[in-house]
Amino acid sequence: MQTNNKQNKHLSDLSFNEQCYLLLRKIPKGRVTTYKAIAEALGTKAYQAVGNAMNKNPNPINVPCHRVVNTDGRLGGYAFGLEKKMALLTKEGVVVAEGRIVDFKNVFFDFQDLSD
DNA sequence: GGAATGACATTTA
DNA sequence: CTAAATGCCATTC
Repeated sequence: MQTNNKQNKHLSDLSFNEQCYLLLRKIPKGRVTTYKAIAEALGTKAYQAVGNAMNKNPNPINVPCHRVVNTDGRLGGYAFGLEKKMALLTKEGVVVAEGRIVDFKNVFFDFQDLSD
């Protein structure tokens, strides 16, 4: 690859992390998804890679990265601070207790729901 | 081109 | 149920 070319943005060829952001934007308020769901939605198993993309968090304002949690229903982590993430989710209407989401399945947003 | 990292997931003890 | 170990994939140094 070129030594230094970070600005190489091919609109027709979105990077893995770019696609993750697109999916996050589809997530409605009060709903949460998992890293696994995103990875699977992209046709891969890069669960950790998805979280990695969030950690870079190039645009936390356009992407609700706080709506992404672990499959266990736990918050996982947050670049701005786990406390902030929990606060945001709570404000969105998601109930969080003991560090995990209550009725996780109820607030879980499945991307497959969009295909229909 | 290769090693190291990470906001994960799954299995086994 | 909790803890540890292993696997997996993409990005970054």
